[in-house]
Amino acid sequence: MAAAAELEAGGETRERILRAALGDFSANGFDGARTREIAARAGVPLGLLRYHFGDKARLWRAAVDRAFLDLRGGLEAILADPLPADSRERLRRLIRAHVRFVADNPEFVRLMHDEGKRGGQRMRWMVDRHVKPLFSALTPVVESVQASGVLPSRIDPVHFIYALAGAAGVIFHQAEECKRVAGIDPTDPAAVEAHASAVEHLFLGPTHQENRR
Amino acid sequence: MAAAAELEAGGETRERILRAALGDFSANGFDGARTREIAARAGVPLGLLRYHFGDKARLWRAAVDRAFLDLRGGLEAILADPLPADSRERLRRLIRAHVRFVADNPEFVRLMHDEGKRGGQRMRWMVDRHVKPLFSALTPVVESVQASGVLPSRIDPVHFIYALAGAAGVIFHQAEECKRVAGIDPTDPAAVEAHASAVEHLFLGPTHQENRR
DNA sequence: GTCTATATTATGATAGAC
DNA sequence: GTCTATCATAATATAGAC
Repeated sequence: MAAAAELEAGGETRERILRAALGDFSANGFDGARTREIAARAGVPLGLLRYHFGDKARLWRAAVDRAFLDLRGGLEAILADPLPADSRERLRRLIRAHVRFVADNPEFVRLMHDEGKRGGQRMRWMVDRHVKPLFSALTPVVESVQASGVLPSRIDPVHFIYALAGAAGVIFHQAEECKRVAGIDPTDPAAVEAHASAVEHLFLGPTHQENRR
Repeated sequence: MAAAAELEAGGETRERILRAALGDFSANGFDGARTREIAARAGVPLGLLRYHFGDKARLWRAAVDRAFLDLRGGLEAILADPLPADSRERLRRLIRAHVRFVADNPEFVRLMHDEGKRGGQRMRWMVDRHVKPLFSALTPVVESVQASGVLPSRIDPVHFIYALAGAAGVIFHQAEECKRVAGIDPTDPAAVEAHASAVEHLFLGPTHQENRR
């Protein structure tokens, strides 16, 4: 049991550094993040980063591992859930769960956006290790909803999934901008639910007693 | 007439620097972008950047001005177009035009994403100068489609607009990632149209002879 | 395991010749 | 307007004491 938790090895200090790194990397990107700032946030001296993680790139990878661990925890429960026959309901739950996750973890979206636009080594590592498995798990869910006729089969699941990821995440990724542009805080719980409802409606159409209550 | 074109003043060299800056800032963010790299891309010595733009921040603002100038050129023509009574068709054209624009100008989306997540001075400048006017122009379009019943009035236009911006842009913003994850190049003309159709369908529902041809 | 001090690099800014 | 050479700074990486 102990050996499996490789992310947790090293205990408290390591974990604090990881949290600080996740915050700084997502806020400022890989280049913008400063190892000194990460050390300061974690309340440890700079030298400890090297001891625990080697160099900046390794620290980044460890932070990404942690972020995806958080994501998969929530989504896999839903994907594993049988929910026989009603693939639409399964996708509906995935959408709401995902909106809530990105609202609570905007760092996750920022990390992905920062690296996903680059063609470099870090992106490839992240995609092969984390994004591809996620994508492979999600595609059949979309396809089964298409097969049921709720979504048109003309739409390649790739377009659906990227449209969904964008629709769900950008408002939280851009939370600071949104506050200034529209005067609302998208991370406010009521706004999160409103956004989840909007995305759900847009991607799956009106549900139950939803229209004009 | 000449005085109005402040972006163009300075001629050829200035323009080349601006193009190079747009590419580097959008690819690497403000911090990640190197003035040396920008100068090299533009084929000019580093010193000229200072002569033409003063410092890095001013160069960034000039590049953002150029990006939004490109965007507004396309959108304003549609927004100004009368298209009496059929607000849905107007929004439909806006959506397609926007998808095509972000496909052709992924740098634009990247610039916005890089700064929109930050609370700093650059974001506020960009929002006040460029994003707010755009948002103000777009909101009534969405509202009129809601009034026509095509979109439910329960959805605050803010959520609709951010969902739309995300759904349209992320696949192009993350083009490199998409290639590796899904094996398709989203900037391929066929993929652009496919994505435009997907987004249009999701946000406005099935159109004309669209269902199961 | 923890922390301090230093080496090396490369970055933005700048001075000044042409 | 264009270009070269250089400064001052701040960053990562690292050596090594405790």
